[in-house]
Parts: sequence; structure tokens; C-alpha cells
Amino acid sequence: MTQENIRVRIAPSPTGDPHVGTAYIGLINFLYARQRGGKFVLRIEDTDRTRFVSTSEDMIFDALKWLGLSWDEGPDVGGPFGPYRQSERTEIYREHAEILLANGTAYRCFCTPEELEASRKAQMAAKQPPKYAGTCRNLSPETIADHLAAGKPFTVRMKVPDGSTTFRDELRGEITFDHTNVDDQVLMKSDGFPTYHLANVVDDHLMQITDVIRAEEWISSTPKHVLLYDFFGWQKPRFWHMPLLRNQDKSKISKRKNPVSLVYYRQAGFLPDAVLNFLGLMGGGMPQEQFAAEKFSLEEMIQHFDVKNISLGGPVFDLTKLKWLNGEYLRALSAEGFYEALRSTILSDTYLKEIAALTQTRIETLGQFGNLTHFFFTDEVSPAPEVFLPKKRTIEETLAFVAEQITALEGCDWTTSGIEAALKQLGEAQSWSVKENFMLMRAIVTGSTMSPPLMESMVIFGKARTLDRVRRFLDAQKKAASQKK
RNA sequence: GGCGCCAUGGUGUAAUUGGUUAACACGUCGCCCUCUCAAGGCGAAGAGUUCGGGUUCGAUCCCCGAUGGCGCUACCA
Repeated sequence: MTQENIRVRIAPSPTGDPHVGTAYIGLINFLYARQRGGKFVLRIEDTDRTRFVSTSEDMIFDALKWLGLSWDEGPDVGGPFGPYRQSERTEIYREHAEILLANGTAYRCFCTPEELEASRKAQMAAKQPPKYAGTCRNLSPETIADHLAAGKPFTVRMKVPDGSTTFRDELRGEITFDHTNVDDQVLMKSDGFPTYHLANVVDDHLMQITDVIRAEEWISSTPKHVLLYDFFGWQKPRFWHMPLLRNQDKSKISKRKNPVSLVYYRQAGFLPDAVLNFLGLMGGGMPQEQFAAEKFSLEEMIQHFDVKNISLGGPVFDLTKLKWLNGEYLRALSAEGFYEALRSTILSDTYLKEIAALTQTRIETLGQFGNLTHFFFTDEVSPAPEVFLPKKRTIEETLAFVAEQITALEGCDWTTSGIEAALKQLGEAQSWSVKENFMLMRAIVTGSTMSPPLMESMVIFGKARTLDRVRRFLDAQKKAASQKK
């Protein structure tokens, strides 16, 4: 038996803050590679230009480095199978789409988004499963030539044959999908970018990935991928689908119900070792006899973790337990180490300097520094209704407005002007005065009606932490409101 | 709705892969320590393994069904 060169990858999309789910899947892949002397590849899947966030890629790099999950090949370090950014590989996908077009396993589709939407609606109304109607499946060469000559935009779809696809999931065994449930997936969008399905298969093959370890949500599209490998005549990798991290209510983990940004965990003062340890607890994987206390390092995970032991129920990401674990790591630090941890995060010079600048004209003795800035250093503030509720507003409309504020903040540039513009625009649309609008936000973020400049404070406090604070406020108030009823 | 995946205390996991009083960790509660609060120590409550059928001398574990949860169902990943 020849020694197989194990190669695995994680493929995050730069669509926002780096996600705990990425860290989780990253950890599993990292361990898998390290345990087998394989390579761990980082690939950026930036094929969706509509959701692209320019700052995202660097945040992903930083977050993974912070955790200590280093990659052997990637956009920043290069490697023999680059480029590792899909937006730089469009030519490759185009060529491969041509191959499929030529061998008859794919076809051009000239349907417009509007037509597709209408068709989908009709199917839904008729209680039919929404599926591509196949309008362009068998166009004559002449029609295609005409459309092309007319410059009509088109997509490339895969031509799913009759039958069924069975593949092996390393954790679950064989899974079969009847092709009546596999749609003629778009492979190339009309903007010339590939969809995930094409890019993922092409890259995994070209990058010689041996094991695709990804989240469970991909199971239903795996038949499409398997079909594509067959269309190309390529050898398939092994598939491992990891359970999805969950909110308390068991739904797929989401920012609405849980902090999911790694930036948040970092800024809120979690230690990377604790986060990694906690992630390693999700789904099991570590032998319990040897680690009954459930505390272990990355090195110990490399030594003892076994992907095959992952249990398939979706684990609830329990912040309470993460905090306990983090506390354990904090206590294990030397006094000096603990102080250093503080100084490099929540009491860093840069953080302190930025905060100090806001207070100089607002205090009369240095001893008052804390009075004005405590909210920068606490995990939560809980303003009473007298503080946050505008005089002429009901609690219901206020909370509804806060929900809107969250949405506005999520989408804005995290600068003073960006925040101000987003909030003002929302206020105007909803007929909230600037004063009501900003005072409410001030109360939620600082816990008080008196504070340093709001926008500056929010910028310094950080997007991830600010949003978490506002979301938690909303959540708590909603609960309080519903209990009253 | 269709298709798929999953199912052990409130939460995360164990149970020589058919034989245990179902174990450990978090959380909760109580006691001790203590100027307070944590930490730490000790202890307790909490699941008869979603339910119903099978197979078996015997099922947490194997099979079938039901129920429930989750995911997918885009020119998003």
C-alpha cells in the first residue's frame, strides 16, 4: 500500500467576520492533517461578489493565527497549487466549464433571473418542489448560436442525468439521493464567476485534496459534487461531514442568538487555548478516560483526538461552559502572565490611549476616569427603562427600532461617519428624531445617558462587541417584556 | 411540502461496540473554608437512554416504524 499524502483544506468565504464555525471546521482539518503528516490548506472562496467584504479576508487570517491554526498553503504564504483565492482562478473555472459543455454534461441556460423566479413561485404555489424547469436543457445548436450572437447573458448548468447517486460519508456510511431531488445546479453565473459547487470541486481536485471535512449543511449538495467528479472523470476525495454548532434552542448557530465572530471572542478577552479546547469538546473526539477533566491543549489534541469518534448530534455552543474553561486557563496563568494577558488585550496601550483621548476634556480629576469609561471594561451594562426608553415611545416600538438599528449597524462601515450615516438614515426612514435615536443607542452601549462621544466610543469598543451588546440588550428586554404579559 | 441527517440528565460527552447501581465535565443546590465575592474542598438533586414494536436469555448499543429537532431546497457559501 502506498503512503497517501493527506491534504485537507478549509475554504471560508470573506463575507464578514470570521466565524466560530470556521474555527471549528478549521480545527478538525488542522488536527487531521497534523496527525497524518499531511498538508492543511487555506483557500478563500470569494466567488460571490455581492456578499464580498473587503476587510474580511485579513480578519480571517488574523483570527486563525490568533487561534494558532497555521496553514501550510494559502493566499498569503503561497504554495504549489496556487492561486489560493478563487477570484484569481476564474480562467481555470471557465476552462473547466468548457470541458463539461463539450462532453455534454453541462449546458448553457439563457433564462433570466425573473423567469426563474416566476417559475419557482408557480411551483411553490402548485406545491411542487421548486426545481429548474429544464427550459434550456435541450436547445438546438442554432438557437444557442443565435442567443450567443445576440449577446444574451447565460449561465452554465450541470445536466443531472436520471438515476441516483450514492456516496460514502466517513462518519455516517452510505447516503443515497435520487436525482429527482438533485437540481440542474448553476455552475457558472452570468457574471463569469463560478458557483461554489464548481469552484469547490475543481479546486479540491487541482489542489489534490484527499479529504473534504466540512459542515453537515453540505450533505444535500454532495451528490452534485460527486456527479461533477464523475463528469470530469476524476477521483473523489473522502467526505466527512461534521455536525453543526447550535444555539441554545438547537437551531444552527447564528449571530442573532449567540456571539459567532471570532473577533468578539478575542476582544471580549477569551484566550485562544480556551476557545480551541472548547471547540475540541464539541462533538467529542477526545478520549474521555484520559481527559476526564476536559482540559487539553492543541498538542494533546493532535496526539489523541480522533475524528472518527465525533458524535453526530448537533452540539449546543454553551457560552457558560466556555467561560468556565476560559476561567480555568486564566487561573492557570502566573501572576505575571495574567497581567500580560490583560495588558495585551483589555488594558492594552492602544485601547487605553484611544479611550483616554475621549475623556480629557470631560473629567476634572483623573480619578473620575472610571466613572466615564467603565462600560469599556465591563462585559455588560444593563440600563433601566428610565434610562433607555424615549419619553414619547412605547417599549414595543422602541425594541422594534433597536432591531432595525442592529441591522443598520451590521451593514455599515465601522467608522464614526459610517455609523452616524447608517443610524441617521434609519432614523429618518422611521421618523425617529436624531436625539431619540442616538440617546437610545448611547444608553444601550454605555448604560447611561451621559457618556463620551457615542460614535467614537462605538468605534473603539469594536463592531463585534458593540453588536453583541446591543443584541443581548434586545434579547433581555424582549424576555422581560414577554414575562410581563 | 419534498429530500437528507440526527436523537443518552438543562448543556457537552462516556459506557470493553448486546451483559454497568447508566459514568465524567459544565450548570444548579447545600455544606466547609472565609471580612465579602470568587477560587478551592466535600456532598446532593437531576436521564432508566424520545416513543412504539421487533431480534435476543439479555438491549443505550442491532432492525423497523412513529415522533421530534436540524439542514438543504438561490446566478449564497
